[in-house]
Amino acid sequence: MEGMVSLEALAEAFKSRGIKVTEQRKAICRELLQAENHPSAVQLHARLADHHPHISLATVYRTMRTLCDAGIVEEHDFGAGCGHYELAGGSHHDHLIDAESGAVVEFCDPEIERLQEAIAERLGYRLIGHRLELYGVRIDEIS
Amino acid sequence: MEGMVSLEALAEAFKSRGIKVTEQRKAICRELLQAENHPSAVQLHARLADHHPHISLATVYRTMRTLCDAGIVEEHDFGAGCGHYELAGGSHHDHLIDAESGAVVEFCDPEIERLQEAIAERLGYRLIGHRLELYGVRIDEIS
DNA sequence: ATATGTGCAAACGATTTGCGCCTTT
DNA sequence: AAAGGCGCAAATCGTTTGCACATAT
Repeated sequence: MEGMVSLEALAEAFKSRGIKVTEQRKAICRELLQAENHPSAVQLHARLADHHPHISLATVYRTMRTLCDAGIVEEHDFGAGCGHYELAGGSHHDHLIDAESGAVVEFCDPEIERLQEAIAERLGYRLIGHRLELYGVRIDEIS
Repeated sequence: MEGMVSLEALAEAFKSRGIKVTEQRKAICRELLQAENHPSAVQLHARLADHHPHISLATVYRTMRTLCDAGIVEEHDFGAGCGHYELAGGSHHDHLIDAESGAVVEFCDPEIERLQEAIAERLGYRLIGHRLELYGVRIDEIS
């Protein structure tokens, strides 16, 4: 269901936008591709450390910035004080954050999307973006 | 329609929670009461400078933290890199941010609130909070 | 060859904190 | 008098940037 599942596809996206395909960028993308969650720059840098101890944190930040600008990566905040990244190109979705574990669940609800546009219009605006985060606690099925 | 419109009411809220009523806190609250928007700590500190040049930025930050913890103030992010504050106690609402001017419009839509709870429940969570921000551009009525 | 990217360390902006003094309770 | 708050400067944290060298095109 995701748009870019391979390094090759990403490399193509890079070239088509004049972004050089370097070793560090490939390594960072590999990490993003296999990430189960939405890592921060620091987390990314730490995970990279195993196989690529020479990649600097500055490069991770610069790459995230470059790829966000190119629309290849999306940045989220989650109120954790630092940015969290994920490969874009997947289908649009919002996030529900488990208030206890910090786990992030993705979801998409067409009705809520429609409502948002309606609300913006009612206020005299054309919607160009939005941020929706739900914070919740698991309903213990066995309690 | 707001819950706390007077300094006196705020002072009472302070006392009931064991928060001392100091000059600086009163000055900060006065500023929040008459603010038309959601000021950041730095903005608040700047506005305070006229009549209270001795109030330090650290005190503004400490006060915001204390009052947020006490539920008297709410903090918002808006992706501007720094926190923005407003007195709580008013009715719940979300924000639409004018992407061009940065102006913030408050709104509340019961239907969207209901939908959020339904979505959380569907995912196995009980909703304890949320953040909804719409970003839009004004629809020029004369275009 | 040229433009771009990278590592390092220093710079940054927002926010927090240690400490000695001051004010509310 | 005791507890808590304040101002100041220094510290911290996430992120950015200047510079000299390295690499992709």
